[in-house]
Amino acid sequence: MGIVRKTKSLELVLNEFQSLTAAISVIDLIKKLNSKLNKTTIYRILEKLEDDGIVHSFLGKNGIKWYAKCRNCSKSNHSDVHPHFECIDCGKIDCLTVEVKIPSIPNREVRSSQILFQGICESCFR
Amino acid sequence: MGIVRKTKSLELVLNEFQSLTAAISVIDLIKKLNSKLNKTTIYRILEKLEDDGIVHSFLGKNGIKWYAKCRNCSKSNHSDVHPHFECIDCGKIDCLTVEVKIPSIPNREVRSSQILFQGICESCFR
DNA sequence: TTTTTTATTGCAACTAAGTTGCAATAAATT
DNA sequence: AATTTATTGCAACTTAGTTGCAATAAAAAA
Repeated sequence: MGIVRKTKSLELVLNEFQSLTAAISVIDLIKKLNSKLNKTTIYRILEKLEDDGIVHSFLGKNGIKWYAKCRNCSKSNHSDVHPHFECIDCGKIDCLTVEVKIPSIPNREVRSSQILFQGICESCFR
Repeated sequence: MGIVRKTKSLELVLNEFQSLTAAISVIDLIKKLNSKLNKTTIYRILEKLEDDGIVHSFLGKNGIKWYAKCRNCSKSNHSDVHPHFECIDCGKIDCLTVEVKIPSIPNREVRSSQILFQGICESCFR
């Protein structure tokens, strides 16, 4: 249903994303805001922010939920269908700007995709 | 650690895969074998079969675990890094044989990938 | 074949992520 | 300032998957 009221809680969550370049797992977000917000509240705010095209979500390799800022999305058009990169060393996940060409598959219609690469990130590379 | 003993339970699980062309979620497998096997046993057998390169696992869109037969894997070489296709209509997931070209990413080393497409499958297409 | 060894199984209890219902609170509107 | 109603916190729940342990059953040894 998207954001309706500007609350203190909303601001706290938005602040976290402000200071973030990579994605963050809900688990980590809950840990960070633990003293200030209830986890239920955090889940609900994230859902609304996603509805509004402000953040997008995806699953890390072990199936837990991650969120990252959207770049060019809106309520009507969630265009963030880029791949994500999970570092097997430090655990960080970030959004990739590279395009992955989706092959056309006979007799099937692809509507969306989840693409997650695992490997060694820039910081852990050297 | 892989399969060591040929047990009745193992046979039951293998039989399920025999009669399967698509992937199956652990949840469904547990439901099917419910009267004959404990869920813990099922999880443990699947883990061993994966170690041996007989099946491979991946996560469906909602983060639950799926398994499918391997085509050309062994203990040492799990080469099943193909994409999977999840039908948003009937829920079925199967393995795709198409190749997805993984783009090279500067300063990062891609070691593996999870690729899941969602859309309409052959059976639901018409 | 019987005995011994040890991998496997079932069970119950647990963990961890995420969800739900509801009363209390606090934005926004009148 | 009063009213409306979205939001919050809490506790309790759900669901997928895991763990420890005693009982069972393959396989190996005698």
